[in-house]
Amino acid sequence: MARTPSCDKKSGMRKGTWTAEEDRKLIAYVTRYGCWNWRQLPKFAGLSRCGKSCRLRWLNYLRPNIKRGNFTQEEEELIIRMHKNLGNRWSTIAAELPGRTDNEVKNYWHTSLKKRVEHNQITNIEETKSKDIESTQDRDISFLQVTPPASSQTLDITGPFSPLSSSSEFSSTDYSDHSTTYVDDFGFLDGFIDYVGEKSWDEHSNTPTEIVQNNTNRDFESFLDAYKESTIDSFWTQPYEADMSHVSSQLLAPLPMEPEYFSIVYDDDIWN
DNA sequence: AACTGCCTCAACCGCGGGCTT
DNA sequence: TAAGCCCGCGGTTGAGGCAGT
Repeated sequence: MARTPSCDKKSGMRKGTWTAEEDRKLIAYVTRYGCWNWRQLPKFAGLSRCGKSCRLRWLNYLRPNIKRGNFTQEEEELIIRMHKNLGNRWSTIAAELPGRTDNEVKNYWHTSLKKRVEHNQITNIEETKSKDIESTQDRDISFLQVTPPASSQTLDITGPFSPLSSSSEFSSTDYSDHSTTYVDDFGFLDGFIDYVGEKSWDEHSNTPTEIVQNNTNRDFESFLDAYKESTIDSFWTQPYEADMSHVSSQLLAPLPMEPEYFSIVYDDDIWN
């Protein structure tokens, strides 16, 4: 499934499957500093990857609130409906599916939904043909029959702008189920917490150090919730402190610029 | 057990658009 | 206006999984 790790000899950049160690580094850096510049990020995060690769890995796999696992029927219907109206605009479609990435939606379309839709279309054409034949045969009495609704499709292919099925209606679908699996295979997060743990955080501000230590459950969601709560008003708006002595040099390289010259992108949606 | 072929999906690639200089 | 940089998007690839023979 994953590609064999390889290395671009020209640039010295690693390619292929990401290792747990690389994931840890990327998570640690992005949660701490945000993605202020994907191109520069790998250099400071200690990663031998191109910025594009880091961005992709973060957005499609490591970012909080990624919803993994099977697509629900509602999600499937929404994808089909939106694809019918928008075509291959995967990022737009994915935007209507909380926790889903464009890559995931695209893959799911190509591997599953596309075939199903094509099969449905063929079935519908055949059904229409057979109905035409029947109606031709019964033409002499057709004027006496009540015409049933034309739609015999299983799936409701209503436009997204239809008042009956606006995208906002789907947005209001209850995705707050906390049993949702966000990121499976996150066993390494414990390692991540240990890794960035006690001495990695600023002890003078209300930072994740205390949260991690107090968080006995150590699950990703509660970590992020606590993290958000404690950092939303302080950390992300707080000027970067030059004292990096408590931070593992392996984990974070000193930032090359003054804090006012880089802006941390804080996407509130990530936490909701 | 060994082989084959299809399926899945993480990751790569190239392009276009927006922004800055 | 042109050039360069960066980001985001959509198309494509290919290794590993898995079912069938």
